[in-house]
Amino acid sequence: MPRPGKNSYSDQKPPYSYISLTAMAIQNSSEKMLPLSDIYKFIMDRFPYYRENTQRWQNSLRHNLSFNDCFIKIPRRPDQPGKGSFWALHPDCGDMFENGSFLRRRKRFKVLRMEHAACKSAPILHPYHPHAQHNHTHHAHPHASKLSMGHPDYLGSVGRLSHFQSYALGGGQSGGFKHPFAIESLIGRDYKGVMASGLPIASVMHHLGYSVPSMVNSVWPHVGVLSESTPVSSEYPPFGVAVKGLYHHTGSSNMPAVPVPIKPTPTLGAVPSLTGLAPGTVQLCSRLDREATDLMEDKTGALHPSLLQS
DNA sequence: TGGTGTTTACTGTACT
DNA sequence: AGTACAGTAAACACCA
Repeated sequence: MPRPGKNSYSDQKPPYSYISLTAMAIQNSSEKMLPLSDIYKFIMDRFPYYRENTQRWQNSLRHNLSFNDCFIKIPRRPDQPGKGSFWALHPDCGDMFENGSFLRRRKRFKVLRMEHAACKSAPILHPYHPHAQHNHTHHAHPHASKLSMGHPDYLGSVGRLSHFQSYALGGGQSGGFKHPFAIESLIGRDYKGVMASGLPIASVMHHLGYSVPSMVNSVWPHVGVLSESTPVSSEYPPFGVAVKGLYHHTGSSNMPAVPVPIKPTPTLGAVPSLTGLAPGTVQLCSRLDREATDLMEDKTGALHPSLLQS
């Protein structure tokens, strides 16, 4: 992939996919979520290329938001009138980018949605699931990846957006973010501190109108606090991706992979509870926080100076 | 009515 | 060559 000159993004297409661009925009926001219009605005502000043909790329971007499970829709609070919902990054989407390339992901991030009745034999419990409190078993379905949302086999059998949805990971992303080329490598770097405070997921919770006690880490004690011993490389591949281990879990390594998509369902609504915060939720939001700063600081020399405007 | 969101279909490209 | 992903177009529904 050609590396554009440092000042070459003015009018040519940036070397980022729509997914990357959208993730940047979301992560650059203080609340880690943005309405569609603000995502448009972020992209147009920073990449002049996208100030033209808006119909085309905005349609593509909307397609990506809906199609890719790495983006989750967060409904507006009643006191925040406006068009459309907020969009945020899925807690466990941090593993999808190919090494050094933000034009192409390593793999598509998918969230498994299983019909409640169809997964009784191997329940994957969604924290908002009405029956979740009755069953504390969190087993990934052996065929979880095959049953991931959008997979023809799955669509053919149970359909999409059922009223009782459970979630599990497809793509073997359980347990956190082990890859240095994660999406947060694009937009975040040092997550310590932020993680300890439980932000910014707390801001999301606050946005939704819930009180956010400072107990996120006590609820999820295994949620990683960036280890001091985490190896950090000083090498950077093209496009400003820091080659380094981001962190590892300090607690149990066999925690269940139960992401917490906030994608609402018609019956369950989109009401997350604090206990519904999966480890990845805190991890991702926290880790993404600082990397946005990294991005804007252009420490790698790969980003256009216009990115510094934020 | 326009913006938003979902879905399907298709093409091009990169990877295995 | 087959597969997966990205990009684009388009149709349609919903809603402020």
